[in-house]
Amino acid sequence: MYDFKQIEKKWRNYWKENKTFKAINGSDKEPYYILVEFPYPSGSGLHVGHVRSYTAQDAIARMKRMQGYNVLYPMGWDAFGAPAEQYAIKNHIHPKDAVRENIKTFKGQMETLGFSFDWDREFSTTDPEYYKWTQWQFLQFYKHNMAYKEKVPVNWCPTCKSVLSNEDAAGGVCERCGSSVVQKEKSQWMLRMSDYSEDLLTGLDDTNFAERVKLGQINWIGKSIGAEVNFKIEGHDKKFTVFTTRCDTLFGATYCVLAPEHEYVLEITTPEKQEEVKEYIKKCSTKNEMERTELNKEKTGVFTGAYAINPVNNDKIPIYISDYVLASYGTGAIMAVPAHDDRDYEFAKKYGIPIIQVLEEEIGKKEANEEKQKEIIAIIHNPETDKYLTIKKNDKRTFIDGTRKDDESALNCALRKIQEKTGYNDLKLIGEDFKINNHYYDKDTDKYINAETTPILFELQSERTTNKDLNNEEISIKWLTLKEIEKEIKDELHKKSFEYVLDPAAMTGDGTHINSEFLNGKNKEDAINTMISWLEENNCGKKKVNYKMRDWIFSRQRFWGEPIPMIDCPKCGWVPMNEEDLPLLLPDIAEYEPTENGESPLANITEWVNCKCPKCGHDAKRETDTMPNWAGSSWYFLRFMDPHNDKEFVGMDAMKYWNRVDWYNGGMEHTARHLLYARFWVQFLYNIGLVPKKEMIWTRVSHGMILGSNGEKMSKSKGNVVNPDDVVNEFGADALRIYEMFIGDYTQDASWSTDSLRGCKRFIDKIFRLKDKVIEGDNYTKELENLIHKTIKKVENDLQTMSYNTAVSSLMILVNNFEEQKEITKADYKVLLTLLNPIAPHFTEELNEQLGFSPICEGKWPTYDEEKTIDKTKDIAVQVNGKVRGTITINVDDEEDIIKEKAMQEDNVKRHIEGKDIIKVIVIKGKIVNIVVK
RNA sequence: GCUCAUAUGGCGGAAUUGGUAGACGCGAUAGACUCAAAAUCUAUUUUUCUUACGAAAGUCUCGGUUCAAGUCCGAGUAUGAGCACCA
Repeated sequence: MYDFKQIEKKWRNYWKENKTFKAINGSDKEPYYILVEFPYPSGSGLHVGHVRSYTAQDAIARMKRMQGYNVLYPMGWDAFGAPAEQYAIKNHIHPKDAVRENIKTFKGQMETLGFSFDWDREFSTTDPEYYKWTQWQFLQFYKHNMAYKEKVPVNWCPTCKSVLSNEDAAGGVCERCGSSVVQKEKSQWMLRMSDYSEDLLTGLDDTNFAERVKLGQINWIGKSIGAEVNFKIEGHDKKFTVFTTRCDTLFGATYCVLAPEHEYVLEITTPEKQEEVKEYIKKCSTKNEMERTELNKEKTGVFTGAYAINPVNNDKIPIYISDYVLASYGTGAIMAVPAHDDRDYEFAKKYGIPIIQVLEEEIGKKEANEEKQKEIIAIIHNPETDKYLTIKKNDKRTFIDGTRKDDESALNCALRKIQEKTGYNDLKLIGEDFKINNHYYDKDTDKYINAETTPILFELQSERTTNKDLNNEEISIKWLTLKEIEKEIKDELHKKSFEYVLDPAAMTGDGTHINSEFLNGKNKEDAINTMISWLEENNCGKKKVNYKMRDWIFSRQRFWGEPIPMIDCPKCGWVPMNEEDLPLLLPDIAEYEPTENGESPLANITEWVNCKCPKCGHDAKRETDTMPNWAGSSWYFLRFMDPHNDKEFVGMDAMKYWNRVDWYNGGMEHTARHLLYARFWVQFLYNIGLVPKKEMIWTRVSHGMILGSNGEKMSKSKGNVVNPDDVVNEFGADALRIYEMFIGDYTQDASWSTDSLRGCKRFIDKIFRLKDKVIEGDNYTKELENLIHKTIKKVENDLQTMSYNTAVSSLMILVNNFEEQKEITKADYKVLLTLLNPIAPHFTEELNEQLGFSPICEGKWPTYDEEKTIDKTKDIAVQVNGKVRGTITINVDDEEDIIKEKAMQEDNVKRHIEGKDIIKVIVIKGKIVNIVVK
């Protein structure tokens, strides 16, 4: 019927020859910048996942152009990185040659898919003309004291002799050789990203990122507001400081913990404990991160023999060391409040450290004149039957409860009450749990009660009882299973108590303070503020904000990255290269091996390493570390605005013209880190006056993955990889594009289905066949006019809201309606082709040309008339008591009375209301009628 | 463990502010065309009952709000992703 390969090739060439998609800096048209993440050109070629997001953004770009915007839709290559380096080492070629080949493949694939990139702006991060400016920007970081060198632990594979990224060392195992990864200290270049924590947080307000993207950023930054508290050490002059978000629980602190790496550890450890502590530290340092987390399923630690003084009550509390405290967060030391922190609770239980409750959960409503009482709730478990004892109280089922007499302990009260009610006396105490603060009204005494209630759990040892009649009406004992208790115990206090004793855990929620002197009676928030003021007044602490986000480790011990333009001079120390000497090129050799000691392969290339100090001229050595992959991608979107500038990294005029990236799309896996690095980079450039805005990216959305047909991630080993070239070959680029837009919700993962793809191909065939029905005519066919206007509106809206799948489906509906007609006009047909063009650009252009029109890509987007999208008549449902009993046809301007009348006349409706009282009739204009009868 | 997301026919998925659940596509079944197949066209396709008109149930489970709930509220379950002792 038609040769899609010929057609696609023809239009590909047309766009290329005419430079149809060239974006012009400074044009009068309104600028619109659409961006997709530039790919890493791997050896395996383009993935069908790339096709999804590139097509989606391409559709928007093409529509926006027709709507009169000057659209910038660029493409480039993020081509530094480990895989190319590995490949090159193995095959003794220069990575740039491997990369050049891969780029060629990728670009060819992109062209056959018909993406409307402005190829005149193409560049690779590995181009010296580009990485010159990445290096230049590093020097700006350095000059503004934002880059520094520091020793940090890195993942080290002893077999590959190479430093690994966290991703490559996932699970504590080297991804390449499978040997286990160890930690090694190395001096690394760092960027002071943590200085920007707050700015990166507040900057989100100036963006239009999707909520989940913002959330990813917020979580990564990990802001927490708390306090630092200073603890004196008994018998030492020194103090140590802890960070806590819960300084309100200070009265409940029963021990402190220092990280094994904390600087005071050995100093404060008592002589008899030295050996034990040293051994523990050694054990921790040899563990790699994986082992450490694995072992941490159970907490370990040792007592140092030293004691800290709790500043609020001068209590002596033991100091432990444990690797559950991280040296790298906060101050590397904590105060432990086992009653109100899960980790501390676990540790205290294991080592028998006291647990002091300082916060009570509240139940019920507080009243003004309350009488204070102490009460208990006794829960008895029968291990024989695995049931729990309940009694009847005011016609409801509860556990045994009771009020403590003066000086009576909770335990004695519970035993007394059990004896009174049931006569059981062979009981084993399992445990008391945290007290609950209960407010209620007592009918018998006409008083409001505030009861501090202690839940206690017993185990029944034998059925021995002094009570003869356990089943009498009054108490009505029942043993219930867990499930029955869930259903039958309604009282909140009893429910809570049961939860507490069943699964003893730290109480981490809000409540009322007890055992806390000046905090007693206050809630969490109030108490935190009071405590902070107290700490500040008494000079033993202060308010403090902490962030999880650390500084950016900017060094990589690799060959294939941007060389860091720094020189180590024996006289002057670290000296930056002169800017006019940039770029610092990578050496042009194809033979290099990683070094024995984990330095970059560059370290072996002496003629490259040796140089003169730019400051004093003395013999010096270059930095051999290179930059991380994230560096080049942190500013590439700016370079696209002015890609060939050899005077500046980007001209200010260009940035001011394009303003910002209007719409940035990428994978979910990059939404946290890449975006954070890029925003940090831009904010820094803004602060030194090099970019015009603090946030240069406006909207960021993330697409879902394309999974294999078995619902799993595509991978060679699983054999479920779909190669886009094969698909294009068999079905054509247009079919693939339509299919990937139709596959489902764009932000959601979707599984590949070749059957569904065939359906999309069939859709194209249908449109070709429609051409036989086309007759001359500049107006829409009367019967179709309404639907056409609606469809224009729908497609336009859907593309703007990323509802690509429903955009396609509405066009399918339009085609189905066209098919029902004997003939359609050229105008009808042309609007269909235009609306589908952004998604399937090749064949729509071809058919359009066959009608004798000028190219769609140079034309205008159709407009719709709001008036004409509104239906004159409408079928609406009539419900009786909420169930649909029939439909009626109404005119849109029908009054309520008329609609009501029509509804009542409907046959099936009549049947359902016959002989019944009509209570009311609800008429929602244009939507539904509901008749309520009795 | 924590955080987030998701849950709708045989399948992928639709469903504006709560207002006819299952659009559109796939698959399946039957029929037309054909020597035959493919392609195409027509019809049916949530389940159950009914010859039919129609009725009952139905959007993970339980409970609630409402004339009306896939949609809102509360409690849970399952799956997936990310973080992983962040004090």
